[in-house]
Amino acid sequence: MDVLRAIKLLKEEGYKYTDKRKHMLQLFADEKRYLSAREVQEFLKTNFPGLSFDTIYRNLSIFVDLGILEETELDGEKKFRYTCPSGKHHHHLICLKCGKTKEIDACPMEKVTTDLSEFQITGHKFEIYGYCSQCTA
Amino acid sequence: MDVLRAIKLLKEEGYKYTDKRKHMLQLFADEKRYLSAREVQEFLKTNFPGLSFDTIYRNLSIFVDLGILEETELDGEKKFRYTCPSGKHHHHLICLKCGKTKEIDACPMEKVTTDLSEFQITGHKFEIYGYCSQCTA
DNA sequence: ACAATAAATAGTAATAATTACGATTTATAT
DNA sequence: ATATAAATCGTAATTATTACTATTTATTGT
Repeated sequence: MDVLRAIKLLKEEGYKYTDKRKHMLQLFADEKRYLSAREVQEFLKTNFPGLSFDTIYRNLSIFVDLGILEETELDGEKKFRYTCPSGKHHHHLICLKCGKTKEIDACPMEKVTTDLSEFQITGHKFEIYGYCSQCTA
Repeated sequence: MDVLRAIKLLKEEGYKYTDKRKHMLQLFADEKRYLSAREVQEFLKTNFPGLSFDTIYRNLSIFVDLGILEETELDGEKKFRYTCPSGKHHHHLICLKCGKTKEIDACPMEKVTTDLSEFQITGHKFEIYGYCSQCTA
């Protein structure tokens, strides 16, 4: 996923291409790590001092729907990052301080031998947590 | 973990054995599934109409510290369940509606081949989500 | 059993993340 | 350039969680 493709997706789905959306997309493309709504506000407040959370959350939600962003929840907070370029299903090793990630190759679902048939499965989550070298230094 | 052992642990660590704690422990022992703070309040409100969230959360936190309860976070909400009797490290298949669980045998950490050395690992989470037979019927 | 004491609790307020809403502004198509 | 529907702002509402103070209560030693 790159910014040009994200813009294309937005327009194809009938969403307007606004300055705020442009900057949000660029921010995630630049940072390539999990960010909270508050962090988005902080990054963009020099350009958009009055940027409201309504706008931030609505756009984050649209970006997730379009597959532009991936979402997770860390410590009770929603976090978002640019979808990894590989495109295929994957999981993450995540720095709890800065949101930096590393892709984990295998998906544990393939190895599960437990009988899951009693449940109608809708999804799963596998994340490894820690602190990256910058954040422990 | 059974209620008697939980009570023993509480006393050993210098906590008082109160009626509210007794009922909370019994509730989790009976239900054997993930419950939210609000659900705890609802279950106990006939016996304790004025039971405050301060009390509920403080006790939940103590129980987690003592290993009596396990904690997770689903959809932005903290959920708690009685620690599984097996005692060893495990993961869960979880019903998103009622909190019922099934233990998953394998831990995916054993199979990870990705190099994790760039991070100082502190933990991981593996959960499978779905709806149990009662909740889909 | 009784009194002393330190912890637990109720009632309520504060905090924090997220969602919602009416009025206004703006991107886009014509 | 204009019409129009979507996007945004400013702010309020909502929800889960945590915090605070006065009061109550479980425990301990006598």
